[in-house]
Amino acid sequence: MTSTMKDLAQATGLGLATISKYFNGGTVREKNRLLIEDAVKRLHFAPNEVARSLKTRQSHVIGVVIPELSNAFITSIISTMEDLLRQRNYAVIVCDCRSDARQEKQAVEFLLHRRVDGLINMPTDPSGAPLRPAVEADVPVILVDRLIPSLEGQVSAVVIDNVRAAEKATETLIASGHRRIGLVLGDPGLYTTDCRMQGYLNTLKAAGIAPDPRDISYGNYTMNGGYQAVQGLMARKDRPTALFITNFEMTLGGMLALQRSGIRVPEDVSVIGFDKLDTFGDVFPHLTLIHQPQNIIGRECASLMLDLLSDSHAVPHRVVTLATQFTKGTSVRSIKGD
Amino acid sequence: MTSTMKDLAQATGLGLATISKYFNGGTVREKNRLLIEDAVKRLHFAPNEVARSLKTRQSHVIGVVIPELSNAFITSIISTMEDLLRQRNYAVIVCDCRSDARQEKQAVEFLLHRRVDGLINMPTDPSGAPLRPAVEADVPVILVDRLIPSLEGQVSAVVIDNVRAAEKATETLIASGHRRIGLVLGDPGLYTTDCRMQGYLNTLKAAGIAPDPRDISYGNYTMNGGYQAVQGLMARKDRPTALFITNFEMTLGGMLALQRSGIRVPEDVSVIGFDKLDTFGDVFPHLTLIHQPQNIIGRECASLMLDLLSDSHAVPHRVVTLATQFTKGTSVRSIKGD
DNA sequence: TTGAAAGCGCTAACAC
DNA sequence: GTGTTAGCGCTTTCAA
Repeated sequence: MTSTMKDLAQATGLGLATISKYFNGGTVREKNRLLIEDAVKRLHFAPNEVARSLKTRQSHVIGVVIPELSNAFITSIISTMEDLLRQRNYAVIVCDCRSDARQEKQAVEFLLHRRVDGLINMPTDPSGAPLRPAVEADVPVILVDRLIPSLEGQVSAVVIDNVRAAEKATETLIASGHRRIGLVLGDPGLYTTDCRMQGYLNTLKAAGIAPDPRDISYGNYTMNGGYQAVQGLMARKDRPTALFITNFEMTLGGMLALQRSGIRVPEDVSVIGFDKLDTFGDVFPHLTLIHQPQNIIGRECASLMLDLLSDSHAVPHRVVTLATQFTKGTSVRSIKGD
Repeated sequence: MTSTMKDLAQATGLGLATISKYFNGGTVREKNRLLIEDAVKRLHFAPNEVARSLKTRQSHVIGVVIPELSNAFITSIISTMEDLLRQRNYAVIVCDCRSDARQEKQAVEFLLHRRVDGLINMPTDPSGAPLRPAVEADVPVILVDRLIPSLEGQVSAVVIDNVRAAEKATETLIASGHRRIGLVLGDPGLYTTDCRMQGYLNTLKAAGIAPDPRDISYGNYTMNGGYQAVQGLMARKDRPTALFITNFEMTLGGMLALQRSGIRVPEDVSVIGFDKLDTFGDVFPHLTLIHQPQNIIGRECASLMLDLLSDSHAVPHRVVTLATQFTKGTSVRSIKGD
């Protein structure tokens, strides 16, 4: 069925090497070029990437290991990354490890066996153990969204400035006179959770406000979790006058909880939410938001990977820290007493 | 760096073929097995899947082409599919074609060049043109979620019974006395849109209710779209007494619109929504729902593909139609007059 | 510029 | 059971 370069050589009367050169950007006599192009059409030839991979020792495949495919933030990043990579003829194999460190390890091994040229990983295991074999095999690794201290200098990374983002949100709230700020976080122990909490605490401290543990709630980065967390925070008598919710799903859930309890934003409580995602659109157009530029993160990953691939040893590993964006809405009300 | 079977042969003093057989489930003398296993450890050997692919003419890669990675319904399916496939040592290359037929065509070609063993496609182009090359190359194709009439018999498919699902929802509403039922659909012309509308119309007709075009609204399958559609439907004086919203994002948006306008469910309007998705959890626990079993769809795709792969010519192409599930909540109120 | 030939790492006859 | 050998389809010296 499928024809090979050998067939092309035969059909054109040219040598195998000439055909190969034609496909790899070498100079071929005009006459022969035409000859080849004609034969390609007639024989429906398409180069066999597998054979090429074997020979060049480059699979032109990038492995992507993530904790959860069903997460809009993640897919949003992968989507632009995949697009860019594919344009450069790199395929992306995605492995969803369901936030399980063992599965993550297996996924990396699976990909290594397939001789991926590079690995992009939003890590589940904070120890970095699953990535060890990749580092040893000298396969370039890019961490996304979460850093792994023990791998410093051995891998690249693309993250956002979580601490600064949380500081910004908290500062904004404090500047509006709020002193009791509810914080809704993801799971404790997660890199982003810790950073965002840190930013919150930094700012509170700087403002001379003693943090109240009851104002901090964990919503598991899910819509349901956000719903419950906000409900819990707002059920108290001395409830916060403002909320900072630190991811998209939880923001959605939190807003829903507020609406359902008849708590108005910003009249009854000020809110700063997190992230914007295309499929969900602007259902809360008035919301003040911190958001991560998913497309830039994706683009950065892709180009960083392409860089590393072009010259793995010349390019030192680096950590790209991206700023978050701030969208001012009308969900924060000033309660400054004066 | 990486060692080869040749290295193993050398290290063990065995022949290449024995090593190969060991890895392919052949019988090897106990003593030699140990010898090999020891060498594998020492040399960190892992079979080169690329070379294997070249030889066996099986890439052990499945290509997946979808209209949008940032869609929770789609990723939910892919997630279970990928899991199952990877367990069987198949890798999944995902291509997001951004609902663009030209990109879809390119994606299929891209995958074909990489010699994927099979293709799973949630088609954007209803003509089936992008898949033609795959069919001609005898690469098994599975359509998901949407059928393509012109490809009948040449490809397999996994879909849900959209017509029946919409009938069920509409019937439920009618049985509760509703005669004015707002319908929120995806883009016109999409397979699922058409089917769901058909089910709605069938049921209305059977009940002797003349459909009112003003009760049908298109929400683009997005949260924003659902928000606006519901808002539009409910803004009318003679607004519907019930709504059937036909996907997850739109249901979310629609519910939000209702909450924000202070329209109570089910007191002021009855609602049947669509789909459940894990990351979003049960934020509307009281909602009556039609939902598609994403995990079953994914599993069905994976096993169908494995079937086709095991014996491509013996297994005829087939269309698997899955029933949707119905979750009765309390969002439908009976307004039967008596 | 072109062609002949070697070989990437593996599998599968085939003979032992 | 095991080893020898011939490719899979391609790239890449090296000579012409």
